[in-house]
Amino acid sequence: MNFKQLEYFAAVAEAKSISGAARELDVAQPPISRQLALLEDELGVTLFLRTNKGVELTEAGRRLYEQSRQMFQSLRTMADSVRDVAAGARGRLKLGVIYSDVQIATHLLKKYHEKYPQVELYVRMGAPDDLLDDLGRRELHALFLRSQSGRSCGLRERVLGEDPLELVMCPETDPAPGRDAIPIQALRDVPMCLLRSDDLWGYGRDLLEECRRAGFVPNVACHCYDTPMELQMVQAGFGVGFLPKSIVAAHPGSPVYTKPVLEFSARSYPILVWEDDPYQSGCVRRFLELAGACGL
Amino acid sequence: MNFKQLEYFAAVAEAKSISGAARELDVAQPPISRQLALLEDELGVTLFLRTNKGVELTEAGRRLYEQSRQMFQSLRTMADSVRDVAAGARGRLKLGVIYSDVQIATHLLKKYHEKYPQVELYVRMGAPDDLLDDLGRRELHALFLRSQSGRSCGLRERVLGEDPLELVMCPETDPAPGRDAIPIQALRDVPMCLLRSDDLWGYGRDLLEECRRAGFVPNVACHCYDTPMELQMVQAGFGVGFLPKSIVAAHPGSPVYTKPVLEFSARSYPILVWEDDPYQSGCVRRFLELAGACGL
DNA sequence: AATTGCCATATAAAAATGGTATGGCGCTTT
DNA sequence: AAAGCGCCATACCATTTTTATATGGCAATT
Repeated sequence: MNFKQLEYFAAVAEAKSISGAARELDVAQPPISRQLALLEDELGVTLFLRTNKGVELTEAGRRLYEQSRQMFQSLRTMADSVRDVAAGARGRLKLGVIYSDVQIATHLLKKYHEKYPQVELYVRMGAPDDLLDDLGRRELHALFLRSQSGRSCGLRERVLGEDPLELVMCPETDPAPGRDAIPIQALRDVPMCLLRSDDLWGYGRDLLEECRRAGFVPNVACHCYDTPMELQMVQAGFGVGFLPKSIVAAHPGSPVYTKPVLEFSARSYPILVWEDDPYQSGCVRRFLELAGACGL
Repeated sequence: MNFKQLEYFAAVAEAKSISGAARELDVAQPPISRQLALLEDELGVTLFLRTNKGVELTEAGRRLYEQSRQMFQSLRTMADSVRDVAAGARGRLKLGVIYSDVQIATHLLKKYHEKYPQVELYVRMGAPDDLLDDLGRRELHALFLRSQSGRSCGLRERVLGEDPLELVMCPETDPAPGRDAIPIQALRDVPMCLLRSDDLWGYGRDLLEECRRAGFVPNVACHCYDTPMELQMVQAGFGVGFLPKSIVAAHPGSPVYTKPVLEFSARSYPILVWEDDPYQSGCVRRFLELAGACGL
């Protein structure tokens, strides 16, 4: 059995006539006659009753006709969906996001999903190192991280924006109430909650350096493994934090707020990171394109 | 696109190698290479990444593979179901049954359904003339009737059994209590509920004739249009009826019972009636075969 | 450097498919 | 009643498609 036979068969069924189907398909009558006979032979079933003025489906033929219509339908669907996958309009996109990038990631994904609604999105939040491991294992296609990475060897990245790093505090722990910016000297002896700086991702490393340069040993009250925890500690009054301004700005109801450090401006850069693979799947390519178009 | 290309494609996907698939399918390698290229051209999509030690599905190729498996599955299903329809193991069987034949019909259908469980059964009860009309309109395939028909011109029939016609009564209307059979003379003046005898289907016609031969005019208290109604009238004490013994026997809890008429034995013959069509659908043929094997 | 295994291409043989001519059959028309 | 018409089936040749053989390029291994 092959498509041509089924196609001929369906045309004959619709025209209720072999010669009629031949006219419809723009081929001669005998080929259709023959293919029909071959199909009947292969199935071992009579599909049409030949009358003097055309043909008529048997019960079995009716069944084949119904099924073959579904067949053609799913054939078209199949071809279309394969093209969609290749074009990146369908498929699976798996992304990793660090807490600091939630805003920018969701914003970008919203635009992406509006443009490619058929792509299934998988998103996972986690620590940068864990996400990078998954990226290496090809379990994620791209990551929303912050620049400063020392690990992006063999990886491609794209800067998506910039974000000033500022001190985070609540009214009780404000080292300089009433002032819009905080002089570095005001941080002497102030307890700080910072991301652990023994790896490469902590935002506070340069701030600590700056404090030492200013002549005092900073007081790190708490080392946090992740940003959400740091925010919670700051909110609980443990001390001041040092985080991208946008994270705090995104929580308008929260009692915490930020102020810049006078004489010290640091920035963190949200970046998109991915493997440099020339055979990247379509939806990943489209996503990276969109990120490129939306990037800074 | 055609089946061969899909088949080759699936084999390559499974072997992760063109030459491997060629060995598997027992064809040379170049044809597969070429059909694959044709398929990719038609879809406008790269389905495999060619490496130095085989090939690897792309995302789009993976999609096509998944879909093509379903495709092959439904293809097999389709062919099988068409053969089933032709063999009579699948399809639709529409039957008409008169009340008197309910027992024999259900019994036969039970056996049929055990043998051909995939056939959808449609059964309808009605008056003989209505059923015959539907048979003529091809809305029913066969009917369970009783012989005596004058209308079966052009129809084929098969006797399925025989059934003595007996008087039906309840204790209050018994014309000869204490006796096993009732002499015809005992029916003089006894009110009777009979199927209307102005058409050809009434069971009582010959009984009325016999009464007249015995020298009295029978007292027909009620003319019934159908058997269930006649039974109800008899049960309500309107008079005695005259019906196939098996109908009453099938209602063991009922107060009505039957007795034969002495010196007059009439029988009715359950028959199966159908159109004489050489292109009868498979399930009808199988059903008639089974009826033939089970018939008297 | 040679060998091996892979895929792609070119070409000739084989197979399948399509077109033309023709015949049988039943119905309608003259 | 015979001729004409439209239908499907068959026979046969032409064309197209598909296959097999031979060969080349390429990368990895020996």
